[in-house]
Amino acid sequence: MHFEELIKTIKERREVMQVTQEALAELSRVGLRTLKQFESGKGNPTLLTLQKLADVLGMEVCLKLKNVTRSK
Amino acid sequence: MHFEELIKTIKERREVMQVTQEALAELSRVGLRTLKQFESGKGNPTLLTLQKLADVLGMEVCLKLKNVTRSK
DNA sequence: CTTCGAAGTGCATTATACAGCTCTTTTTTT
DNA sequence: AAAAAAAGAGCTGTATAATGCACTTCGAAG
Repeated sequence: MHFEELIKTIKERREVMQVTQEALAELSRVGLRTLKQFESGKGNPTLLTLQKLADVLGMEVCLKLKNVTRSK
Repeated sequence: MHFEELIKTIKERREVMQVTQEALAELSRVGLRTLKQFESGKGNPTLLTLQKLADVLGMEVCLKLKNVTRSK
């Protein structure tokens, strides 16, 4: 998942859950400004910020192997 | 995956691939100091840094739903 | 014990993420 | 269309991530 996908995933998940940026910001204890920047594609969140958001959205950050089948 | 797990995953993957911190730092274009801090559990890497490292290690950062079955 | 490679740490600098406040723009609701 | 809500953006401190350099620590090999 590259950058844009991760952002999109967070944003879509938030919308599916019908939570506003403001509510998510409060619940995750991430500044509203930070969340706004993140969702609008600006900035480069820290892992901690990403985890705080993901957590509230019932998601988790993970690392998985690419090319399970073959390179390319 | 919480913080420590992510770190552990990166570190173990690097070791399995028999790459030194120095080599990984160069390949991923992440400062050696940054990688060292990260692997020794200090700091809070940005998504970009994490992605650069994961990429070289043939991994990718992703977000997945927790509790697919049920809460807890 | 000495040497060497890899990993970890202290210090300093630069860049930028985080955050709040205010205002504008966009979207939704009535 | 007007009002209200939500999202986006400018300005601005403060905190800290990213980085380089030099030194220390650790483990393996001689």
